[in-house]
Amino acid sequence: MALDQQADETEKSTRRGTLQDSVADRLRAMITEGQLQPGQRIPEQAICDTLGISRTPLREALRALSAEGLVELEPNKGARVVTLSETDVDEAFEVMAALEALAGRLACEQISDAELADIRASHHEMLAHFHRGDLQRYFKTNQHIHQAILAAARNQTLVQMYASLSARIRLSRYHTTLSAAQWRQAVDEHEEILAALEERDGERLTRLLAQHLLHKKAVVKAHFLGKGVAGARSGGGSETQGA
Amino acid sequence: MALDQQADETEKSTRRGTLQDSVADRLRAMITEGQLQPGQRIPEQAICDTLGISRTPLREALRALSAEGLVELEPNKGARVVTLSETDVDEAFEVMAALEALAGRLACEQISDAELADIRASHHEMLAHFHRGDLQRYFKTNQHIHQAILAAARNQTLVQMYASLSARIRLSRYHTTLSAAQWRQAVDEHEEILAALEERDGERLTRLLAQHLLHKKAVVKAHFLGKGVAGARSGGGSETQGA
DNA sequence: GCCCCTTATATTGTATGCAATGCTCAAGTG
DNA sequence: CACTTGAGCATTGCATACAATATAAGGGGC
Repeated sequence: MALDQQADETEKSTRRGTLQDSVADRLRAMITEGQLQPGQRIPEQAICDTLGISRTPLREALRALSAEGLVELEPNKGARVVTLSETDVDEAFEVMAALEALAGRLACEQISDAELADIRASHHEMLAHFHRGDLQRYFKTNQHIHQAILAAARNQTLVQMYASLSARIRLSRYHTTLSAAQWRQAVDEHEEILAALEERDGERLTRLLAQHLLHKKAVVKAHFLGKGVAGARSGGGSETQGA
Repeated sequence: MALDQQADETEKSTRRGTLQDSVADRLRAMITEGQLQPGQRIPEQAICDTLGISRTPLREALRALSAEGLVELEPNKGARVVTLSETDVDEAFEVMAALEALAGRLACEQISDAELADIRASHHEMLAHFHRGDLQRYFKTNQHIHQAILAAARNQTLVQMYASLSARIRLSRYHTTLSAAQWRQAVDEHEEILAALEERDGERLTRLLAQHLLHKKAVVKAHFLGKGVAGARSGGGSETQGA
């Protein structure tokens, strides 16, 4: 069963060659998609059987994911998907806000007309999704815009750090609800963001992006608490997520 | 053969047990201390023989270091210590400045009197080292102060990110020269930083820390270019700060 | 009946062996 | 003489085997 799953990700999996990387990608996907839930243990042998590989590459992949902050590796107890505490989410958002603010400032200095045009286009696309109420596509386009701003900052290190944090947040799978008011506000903020970017007003954009992310944090946290996340750090809770 | 260096770090190396971690620590040290120079290849077998271990834990350690950005892992060519381009250093410093600025703002909101007292004490200690011309201790105390500010921000994620970048920078081994004027300026800046912190003036501290780090960048880069690093990635960007 | 200790099992950590890929160098051909 | 091409060697990638540790269960003592 499920031995021929490399069909869909042929690019990433086979091109890179190194198996461990493809396994890492695979696990990343499984985690962010929710196939592996936060707090869940990752028994090596079981995963190996599933993927049809040996333990060696899996273990190396796990170590990489650990460094990325997606899994926790306890010495003789094995790996488990990281469970984000409320504090963790707060922290991550605070840092992300700072990073995105920096990105905004740099982008204002460096962005090309072509890039700006692309962002403008994406913005209107996003508006369309908003008016149609297509949440999923909205999120996707939204993410594209933010990525574009990051890219325009011409700082690979920044992009990398942001991506890492973003992935960590994403594993809480927040992309679900969004009240009409919240959505509306997010769109308004994006309107301002675009304006600031077009005027190359770095200071204003910095402020807007930081604020935008703080609002996003509020939304995520609300959803988060509603779902009942393992509260504090220790938390004994095996969270039988029946759903 | 310098095999007994674990004297000072006995805790981390042996207590944790898991060998891979101790190997990772070991390699980290070897890299930051300059025993393994940037660009140098890391042949697995040789290192294994040196450390008296097998390839498996070494490989897992290498994968971890790769995720931290200290080594580069090319598919069938093995590992080598990362060589920072001028661009890389610029990027890292830009991000670090943003992170430290954030830390300053948060620290102003959260720092305890005890922590502030510690920083104040360290500050004067640092001044003493400055007046004695003890560069090494100066750097160490300096670093302690910045760490303390980071810690006072109450954001583990932030600390972690900063540490990662800091390690990456450190591998260029910049702790060497520092002109009298540069040193004097750094001390002056620290004086202001402490003042802002004592007044819990987050906005000012943010500005000061960002500026402080930009100056540090200038120093590092100067030393860097003097030593002849692997050429820049892209064309030379216009210099931002002259000091 | 409850608790502690012992033992058995499962899982992780480490070592070794084999296969595959890249590199070096030398020989042959234009 | 320069260039290509092939074989041999070295190194990495993956799989398997063994050792150590944690977890769980069962029996004995109190």
